Amino acid sequence: MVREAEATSAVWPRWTWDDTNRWYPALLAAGVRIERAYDLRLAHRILRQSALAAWPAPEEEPPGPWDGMPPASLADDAARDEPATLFAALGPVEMVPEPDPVSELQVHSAAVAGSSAAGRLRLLLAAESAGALAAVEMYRAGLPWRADVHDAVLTEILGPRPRAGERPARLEDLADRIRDALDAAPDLNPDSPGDLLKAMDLAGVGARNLRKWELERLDHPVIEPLLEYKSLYRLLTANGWAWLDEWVRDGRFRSEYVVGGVVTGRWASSGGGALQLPKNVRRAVVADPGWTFVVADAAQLEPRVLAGMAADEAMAAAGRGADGRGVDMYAGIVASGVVATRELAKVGMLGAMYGGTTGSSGQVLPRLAKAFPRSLAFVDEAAQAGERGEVVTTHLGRSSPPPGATWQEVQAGAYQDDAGDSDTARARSYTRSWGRFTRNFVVQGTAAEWAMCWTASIRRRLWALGQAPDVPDGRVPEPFAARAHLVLFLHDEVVIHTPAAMAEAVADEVRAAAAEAGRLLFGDFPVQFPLSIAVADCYAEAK
DNA sequence: ATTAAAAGCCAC
DNA sequence: AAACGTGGCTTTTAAT
Repeated sequence: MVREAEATSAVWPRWTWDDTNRWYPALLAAGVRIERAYDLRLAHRILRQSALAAWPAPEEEPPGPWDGMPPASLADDAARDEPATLFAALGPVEMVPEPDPVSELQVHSAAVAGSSAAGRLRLLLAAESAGALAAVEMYRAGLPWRADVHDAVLTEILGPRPRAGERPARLEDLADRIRDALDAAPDLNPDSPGDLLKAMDLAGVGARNLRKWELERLDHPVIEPLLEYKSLYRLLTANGWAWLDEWVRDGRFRSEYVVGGVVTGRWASSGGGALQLPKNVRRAVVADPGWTFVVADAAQLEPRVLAGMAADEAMAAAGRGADGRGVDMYAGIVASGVVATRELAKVGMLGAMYGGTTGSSGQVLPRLAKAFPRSLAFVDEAAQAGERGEVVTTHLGRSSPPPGATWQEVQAGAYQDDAGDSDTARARSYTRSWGRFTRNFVVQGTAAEWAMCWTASIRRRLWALGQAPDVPDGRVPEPFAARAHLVLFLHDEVVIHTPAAMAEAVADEVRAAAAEAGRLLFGDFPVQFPLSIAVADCYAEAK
């Protein structure tokens, strides 16, 4: 039925369901790809929280089955049924009504229709739902992963794979050098922070902790082998052979994306750490024979998004360049004489968006504030709202959570009659910290919205490109077997696995999608979103 | 014995 | 440049 409707409708249906993760995998497995969907679970979370939505008051609409509903797991079909069994075993629980999708959709429609920003909310909900489709599709396709290349990388850096419970040769050598430099016992275990710190103290190294940037400042023979050890140890434990065994099957790495999993609306991932693949293992990401990758990332996405939200003509112009095409925004800031170097422009803008006040970032802030008063005022207002305990909202309408109970208690504590200096200092610190959060929330959250619109547009355009005439290998599953498809999404970057002959066409669509996302969020406002795009058979070569 | 927290580093 | 935003994940160590 779904296949039929998708194939024959003049206008694509918007399939509405409780959870994309629950329904879409089976459709894909049957070779059916969906153009449009509406994910009630995701939409509920946005609307319930949004300051822009006309959501019913809590007394009319008490928390129900849609609140806190977790997404179905893509990895484990059986796990879906377990929570209910578990609750039953624990004894009587509060009765919650069964979720009714039809009445829930009606509540959503009213909440959007009654909003003064209905268009933006509709866009946000559509983009979030399209993101959910893309996330399930990426899980199905998987990220092409050459286990043999990964193993070669590990062997090159760590030495051959050791027997279980043993250190690789390179790590064992470094452990010996660390013990020598500290004049420590031969059984000192560098993996034990407590023992190591004690031995370092005895040797007079003078380290307060084992953080990399802390160690880098010290001058002692142990520092060099220790930093090297930590670096290799990290590779071994986070992305070593055990990771390979657990997460790579049949030439694909599959990690679940958790759409809206971050408070700002960014995606999170679950299993294998897809959003933190270190640079050195990206060599294992190799396209299938006859296929290649198109790797695209949005240049200086967050400051551009800020320029759009704040309607800051000057900042938008700094990212536009003389011929009207996008240029490096930090270079543009230097060219307009605001600061001396690109590095200063970058740390200054990051500081403005993250709430940094110290060092060179803090020093250039006044100059940026003078050159781009609208953008700087915009993030400052978001910070001040947060410090007052208020909620802030992204461009399309995702609102920040209100500060929690601890925050309230700490603030109240500072106003007690017997409040001491430490109470007020603590309250001030909490206040500032929440202000940094809301300051960043509006920018990071709106950047996530741009990225979802971009991704949604990309997946639609890739499908419209159709099938490649002949594709040599059969390792890509249906319905993508002969089609360009998304395989990785990293906040402001996408990787597309495509039949090699289509790569240029794909790159054009990805650029067009970025322009479309900019228009969807900011209309005619002249902020541009240039991409850096590379076509390469290996992800590591695409930078 | 199991769970939670802390420390640390990776990504954006 | 400095240690300021959002996370996931692994290991060690402390707590229950």
